[in-house]
Amino acid sequence: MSDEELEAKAAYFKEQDLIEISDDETDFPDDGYLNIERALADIKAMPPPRHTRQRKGSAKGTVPPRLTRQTRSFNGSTAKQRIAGFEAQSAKQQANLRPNYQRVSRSAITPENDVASTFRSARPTRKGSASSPVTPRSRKKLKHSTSPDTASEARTEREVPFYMRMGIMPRELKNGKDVKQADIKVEPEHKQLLRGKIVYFYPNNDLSLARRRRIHKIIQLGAAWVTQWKDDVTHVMVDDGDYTFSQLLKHLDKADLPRNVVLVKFDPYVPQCIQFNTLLDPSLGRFSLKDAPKPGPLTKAPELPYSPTSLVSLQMKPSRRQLATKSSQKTNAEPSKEGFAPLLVATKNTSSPLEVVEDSFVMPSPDAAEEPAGRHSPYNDDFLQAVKETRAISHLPLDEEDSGTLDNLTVNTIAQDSDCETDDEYPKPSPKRRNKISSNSLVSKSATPKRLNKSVFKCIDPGTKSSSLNPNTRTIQILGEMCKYHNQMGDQWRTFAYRRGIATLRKQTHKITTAAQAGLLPFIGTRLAEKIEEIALTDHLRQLDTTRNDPTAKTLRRFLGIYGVGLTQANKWVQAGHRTLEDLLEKEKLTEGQKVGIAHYADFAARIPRAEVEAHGTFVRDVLKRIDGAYQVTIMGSYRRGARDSGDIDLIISKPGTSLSTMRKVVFHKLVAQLFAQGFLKVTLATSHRSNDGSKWLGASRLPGSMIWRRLDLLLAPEEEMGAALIYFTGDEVFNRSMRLLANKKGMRLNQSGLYKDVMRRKGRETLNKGMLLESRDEKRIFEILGVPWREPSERVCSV
DNA sequence: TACCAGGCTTA
DNA sequence: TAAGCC
DNA sequence: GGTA
Ligand SMILES: O=c1ccn([C@H]2C[C@H](O)[C@@H](COP(=O)(O)OP(=O)(O)OP(=O)(O)O)O2)c(=O)[nH]1
Ligand SMILES: [Mg+2]
Repeated sequence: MSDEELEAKAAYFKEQDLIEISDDETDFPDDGYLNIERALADIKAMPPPRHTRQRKGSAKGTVPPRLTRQTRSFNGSTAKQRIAGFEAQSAKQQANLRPNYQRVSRSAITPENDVASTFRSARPTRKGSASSPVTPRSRKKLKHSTSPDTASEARTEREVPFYMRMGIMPRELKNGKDVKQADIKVEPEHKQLLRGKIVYFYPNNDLSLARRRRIHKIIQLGAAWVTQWKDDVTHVMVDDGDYTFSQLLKHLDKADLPRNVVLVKFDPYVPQCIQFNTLLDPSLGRFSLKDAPKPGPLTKAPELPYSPTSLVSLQMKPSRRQLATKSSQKTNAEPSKEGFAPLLVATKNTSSPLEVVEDSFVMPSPDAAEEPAGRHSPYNDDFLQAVKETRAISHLPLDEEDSGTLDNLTVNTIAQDSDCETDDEYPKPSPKRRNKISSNSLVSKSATPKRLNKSVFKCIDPGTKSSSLNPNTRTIQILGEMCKYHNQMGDQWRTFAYRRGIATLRKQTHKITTAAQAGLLPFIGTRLAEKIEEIALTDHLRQLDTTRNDPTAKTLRRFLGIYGVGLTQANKWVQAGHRTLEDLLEKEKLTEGQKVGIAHYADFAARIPRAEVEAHGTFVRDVLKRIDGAYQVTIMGSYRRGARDSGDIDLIISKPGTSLSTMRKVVFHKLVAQLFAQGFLKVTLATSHRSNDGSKWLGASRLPGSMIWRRLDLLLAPEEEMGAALIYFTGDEVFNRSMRLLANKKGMRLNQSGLYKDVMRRKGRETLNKGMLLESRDEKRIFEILGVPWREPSERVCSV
């Protein structure tokens, strides 16, 4: 690429910075609705005959767990990965509002759940001027007492919709033609975040598709759109980009904006409101225009004095908070990377069963996903396109025919990734021997069509270049940060996608500089491709820069660090104005776990040196042996992967030839009691109280002489399930998910107790049939059956 | 438009 | 059942 | 966010 071209591109990005309003829209939250994943956790319960418990909103039954997600918003960060989706967030609250019996219709652009209200009502006026103290409860009643969707719909039909009464109709989305009649689907009342609002857009037209969409969106949310200034305008929404307050005033020919008018950038304001299902405080910095003196009050707002300064303070909230913040334990457990363990890694590596089972899976040559031509002529789109097509045709289907549908990533993550991570927890990767056994024969029929696509397995080859040599290091690094950010945001799937994209980028041997080039790679779509190009050219990603300066981030992160606090709760608290742990103690009702989490915030956030992890393990082991010498205690988790420090202590406890229930008695009762008596155990955070099948104990422990409480996890594993338990408890999390996905694709199911076959899943979702046990005792065999080359624990570090 | 792991405890 | 956690 |  010539310098000129580079410059041009760079200039382009700069320009975009200013102008961009256009199709950043791809991000708009209404473009994706997620389904709750594990909404119904207990799969064990007998699978009901039919529709009783589908998890997706396929039909009747449960609430359609569908809600918006969004691209950017707060930042936050915790040591642990929180994959639990934010998706669930809203669906929940609605459950409280009313049981689910609404029908599930599906709209491409509107949230299905009437989630908003709880949030919405919970937040408004809190502070000083409690003008209209509508309690959440009362408001809830007010709004929902009668109203299934149908009610509001019916009414809408009878009456002229608000947006038509008070505003004008935007053009049709599609071709920009005038809309004839109310064909905009307005949300049910209870979901109308912008209900009754009158919005003025700037720029003041609906010419651009992007803006048109926004206008439609606010109408759907219950607002009306006007193009003529009126005194009853409540909101002015500005395109993102660098429109300034003064420009706006000039446009309006006004000296100032009425104090009661809310001025925000549509994005991120509206998307975030949707995300959190509530009207956010528009005065927050990220919603304001560059030179705006102050934003307006929210909604009907209490009469706060409206000087710019007061707004500022409103945003900062009481100073009290700041003080408190200071005193609060900071404890930013900078999670040190799981680092090189002093190769205590006992992996005695057995290695070597030379039974080199030659099998069809072992695809010799990596044929390396060589990036096609890429750099040859970066600008020849036709060429690139051709390459892509060629690939699509030849490379992929190769010999497959079905390919058993194993996807590259899975195999990659599981089988290969190691190289990049290996150094992470394991000093010296021992030369391992890979061998495997074809598993197909084990799974009956359909599920796994005989042979899996070889091309898929070629990716198994760990031949990837060392990460340091990768020419895309910078890109990977930045995307990695984005990935981390999304993960913290609880955006599970985006995180997933980033990981995949990054993984393929890692394998490239040449630098990827253009979007076209990047787009050819598997798991890199347009959006990632654009980001890659931007990074390559500017060495920065605007989105990340933006995202990083979010002031709310710290608080959110602080709250997320509390054991027992997830995104839903953290967001509520942040939004309620809490800033410190003390705030929470004073003002919020906490669960038992959360209380402990706050009381020992610093303790739990601190990393645990490997030696101490070992000491905890030893302590438990000693006490247990005294009870019954046949018990075995194995330290798992990051420790087993060789980490130099850990976030907690994970122990598997087992006794050969002993049933779970017996072990439970001994361990959960005798052992735990004794450990408590000795002052080693400090608290129980979670354990099975219900008789049947509990195998975990979660709590905290403290070594004699130490003051620091540590998170301790005990897992009981019957001897016959040790293999599966080892895999599970060794992790890491990403590795586990990959393994399980792989199993799934092969018609099997992998969990902490075994690998099963012939699993029936209902319409590609919930497990209907638990399947038949294939293997559970032998860790290695499980790998083999799955066709995954053995990986030492230290090689299972997959997180980015 | 569905899928992206699977399962358990708490409230 | 939602939320959180492993 | 990407893929089927
Ligand atoms: O969502 C999860 C979380 C954890 N695990 C498994 C893998 C993990 O290795 C093990 C122990 O969990 P823990 O949270 O202790 O993670 P870790 O790998 O031990 O890391 P850390 O050092 O933070 O404890 O449980 C999962 O399968 N899924
Ligand atoms: Mg651990």
